[in-house]
Formats: sequence, structure tokens, C-alpha cells
Amino acid sequence: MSQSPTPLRLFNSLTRQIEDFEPVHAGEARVYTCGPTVYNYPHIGNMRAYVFADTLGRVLSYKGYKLTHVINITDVGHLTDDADAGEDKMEKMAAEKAQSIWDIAKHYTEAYWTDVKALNIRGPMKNGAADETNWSIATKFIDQMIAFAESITDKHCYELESGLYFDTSTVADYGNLAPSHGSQSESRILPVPGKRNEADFAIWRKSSPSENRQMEWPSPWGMGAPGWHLECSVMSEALLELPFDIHTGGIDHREIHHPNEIAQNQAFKHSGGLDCAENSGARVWMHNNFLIDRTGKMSKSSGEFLRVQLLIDKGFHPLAFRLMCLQGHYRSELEFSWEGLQAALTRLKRMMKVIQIRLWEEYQKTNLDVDNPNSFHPIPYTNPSDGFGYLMDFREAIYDDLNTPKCIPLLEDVLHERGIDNPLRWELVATMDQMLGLNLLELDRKDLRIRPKAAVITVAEIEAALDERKAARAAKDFAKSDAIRDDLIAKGVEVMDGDPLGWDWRIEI
RNA sequence: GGCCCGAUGGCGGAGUGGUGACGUAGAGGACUGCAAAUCCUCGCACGCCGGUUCGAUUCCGGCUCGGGCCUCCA
Repeated sequence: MSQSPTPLRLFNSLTRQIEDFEPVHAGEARVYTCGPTVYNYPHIGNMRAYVFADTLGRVLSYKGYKLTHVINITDVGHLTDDADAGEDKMEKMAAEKAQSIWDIAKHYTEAYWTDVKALNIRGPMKNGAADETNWSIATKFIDQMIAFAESITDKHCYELESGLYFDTSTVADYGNLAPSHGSQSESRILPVPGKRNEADFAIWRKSSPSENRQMEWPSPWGMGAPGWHLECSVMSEALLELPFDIHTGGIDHREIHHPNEIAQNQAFKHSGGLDCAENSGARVWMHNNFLIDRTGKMSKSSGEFLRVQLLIDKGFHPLAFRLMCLQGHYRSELEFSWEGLQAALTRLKRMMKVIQIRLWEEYQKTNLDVDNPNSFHPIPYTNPSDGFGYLMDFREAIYDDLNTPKCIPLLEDVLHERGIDNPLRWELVATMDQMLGLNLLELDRKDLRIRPKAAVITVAEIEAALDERKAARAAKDFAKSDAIRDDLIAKGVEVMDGDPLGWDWRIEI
């Protein structure tokens, strides 16, 4: 079968335009995603970035590229304030909690993985296969970081009392990625004495004599820790080779972190004689926009923030949050509200209802393996038939810089369209969901009904009351059955007699 | 202060130089002992002021408001 002629088109922050995706290595896609710094829990705004990167990875896989996807875990502390002389976030948290910094990192790394799983985000991939356990941990790459730094020291770095610094004037077009590039900014932080250029940054931070660090390593520049820009260059180089295909991250990285990473990559490959785009390390740089709260951006360092677990505690299934993310374009700001999350949950429930009732019944009439919905093969090639147009439209939308908000209504059309024969409908749903990652064929309707943590009534109590009410209704004692229902309503439980999904009740959120 | 981005119905959110997706909420109907759930149907919007154009929500300029980056941040 011929491959779909539709190219995958992605917005490249480097060129500021949408480009056809052309892999560096034929048939492969190598992607690096800036992962979390594990000094605190990830909030739902952080998780939007990984939903985006995951969707990108799913589309690349669907398109037939052998995907290698690296997601790093930054367990080396970053600084709390001044980029060169502040407190270390991880060391600070460790001190506050009176725990080992390694315990802190482990705890928050696991919390991150829990959220990743809840949101059906795929883990690392290697050559097209899941590589779940092989997360890239920064502290396991210290030797490579030192070697990388040594290789660029002569031409691009200089040493100060506080550490080894990168001279940003030694690379071409420094800061080219940042839209604010070239602006005469008035820095609000105190400059480090001796820095040659305002934008110069630390490659290696020396531990100060007065400091008692738990995490420090020997280096040619003394005991200390790597600068936080170094790790991404090193891990992407070590695991993907420069240049690789796509580097993703939050839009905030576009101004500082990624320009610095690019500068390092340029320095590292300077002798290679590659052109500018190749020199940046990745051909395509993609940035997701923020999830914003009414009070503004969700900041990890500003104390209280929304976590996936809080959503669950309130009775929202985490995949409702994924759907909420997918309803907006990754390059647009997305407004978070509980009302919006409720809307997404209701939408997801209605999709699941169609899948679990009509599609399932239709499907059982076919001769396929009904006990294993995952035995369906997605539709990888052009195979025009009834309903196929939806997939064509879907592909066109998702290949157009991942226009997921346009894709979801197409998925719903497939669910509701009556003229599609099985097993095509299932295959269409499976194919679309392979890219969207809503886990529609494995999700069970009961999963979506989560008892809020604060509910005043248990499931057993609800079931008992409903049994009693059922008996009263059978005896036409409506006064009694209504009294029971009123009592349940008072406790936040909605009673649904003829629900097609067989949900007799739900707790209002 | 410097630079960047955005402004679409009650809320969220696509898209377009000429009938303004979709979801959710809301309204009406079906169903129900009555509701709820479900199903069907239907309202409701392109910040303000100019300009270009036969025609602008869409292009250009100004304004207002909102957000982001400049310090770790997805």
C-alpha cells in the first residue's frame, strides 16, 4: 500500500513557520522532551506539556516512523533565584523536609510517573518500541556532562570563581530561537562579576566553601554540579545524536533554556561544518503554550498549585483532563476551570457510552475476537470505504500541526454515524485513539465514575438505599421511593433509573 | 522598564476575505409514576476606532484589556 501522501506539518519555533517534517534518519523520528525537575509535585500545567509531547510521539508512530523518544528527569538541583548564585531548589527542599536529597528526587520522580500513567502518556520509546523503564536521569550522565564541557571549554568557555561559564559571543546567532532576541533588556538580577556577556551562563557551578551540598561531583573545575542547561544537550547527544529531529518543551524554555542548549550544541558540533539549523542540535523545536488559571500562570515555585491527584480527589477522571488538553491547540493558551473540566468529563462519558453500548453490541455480531479489542489493527494505509472519509479528515487535521481540537469532533462523528459497517467503525475509533491517547477501548465506564474524596456517603450505603428504593417502586410506593431519592440527592447522589450505561447513581461533582 | 503573544456565544475552544466548527451549559420535545440519565431539535459570539476591499471576524494601523518572558519554571 502506498503511504499517505499527506505530510506531517509542524510549527518550528526556530524558523517560526510550519514546515513539512523530514526526518534526519530515513524512517526514524528522534524526539527529546524536556522533563520535570523533581523537587516538587508536577502540576497540571506541567502535565499539559507531556500530553502534547505524547500526542506528537503517537502521531509520529502512527505515521510509521520508528520513534525514539527521550524524556529526561532532572534530579540535579536548579537554583531558586539568581541563575548563578542562588539556593539550590532540590537542596532547599531536602533541608526543609529533613530528608536526603536523593529521597526527595525519588519521591517526586515517582509522583511524576504516577501522573504520566494516569494521563495515558507513553513512556520513553526506543527504535519504535516502548522503553518504559529507561527514563533518562540527569545524575546518571554526570561523566558525559563533564566530557561534553571539556570538549567545548577551550573555544567557548571561561572560568570564574563561581564556575565555568559559556561565552555566548562565540557562537553565531545566539538567542535566535527567542522572539525577544536582540532586545535591550534591563536585567533585574545582579550580574555575576566577570561575566563577559550578560547572557553568558554557567556550564559547571562550583560548590562554594561555605556550602554543604549533598549532590556534588569532582570535575576539572573543582567540586560542584553541572549547569542546568548542560544536561539536555548531553543527554540528547548521548541518546539521540546531534542533530536529531524534534525537541519539545514549554514555551518558557524558548527564551533562555533552549537558546543556551542550542549554543552548547553549536559549540559541540562547531567543527562539523553543519549549517545553522543542523547546528542547533534539533531540526525542529516545538513549544507548547501554558495552561493558565484565572489567577495567571500556574507556577511550580509559587506554593499551591493544582495536581492530577486533586482532580481525582474531586471526582474527575484524569483522562477528562487529557481530553481537556486535546480540545485546545497546543500552541494556544488553555484556560483551566472546574467548569471546563466538568464539560470535558461529560463529553468523555458520552463518548464512552456510545462505545460501550452500541459499538460493543455491533461488534459482538462480528466474528472478530470480542474479548480482545486491542487485537484490532489500526488503519495504516489508504483504504477507501464507508466512513473512511472521516479518517482522511482526521489525518489532515492532526498532520496540520496537531490540530487535535478539530480531530475530536471527527472521532465523535465516527461514533454517531450510522452508515459505517463493523469492524470498520472499531478500527476507525482504534486508529484515531491511537493518536489521541484517550484509551477509549480499554477504559471502562465504571472508571469514569469516581467517588469524590469528600463525599459524605459510601458506595455500599448508596447501593443499599437504591435496593430499598427499587422495592418501593415495585410496590408502587412512590412516596417512599421519592423520599429515598430526596435523601440521596441531599447527600449529593443523583439517581438515574433508566440510564443506558446501567449507572444507577452518580455523585455530583 | 524592555521584548513577545492573545482578544470568538454563559464557559471552553477551532476556523475563515463573502452561509461564524465542536463541546459544555441553556431552551423545547420524546421517554419516565415524577425526575435524572439518554435520544431528537433549537437559540446564543468574532474587544473598540480607523484603513484597504465590491465585501473583514479574518489583512494593515492605533487604542483598550488580558497573558507571557526578561530569576528556576511546562
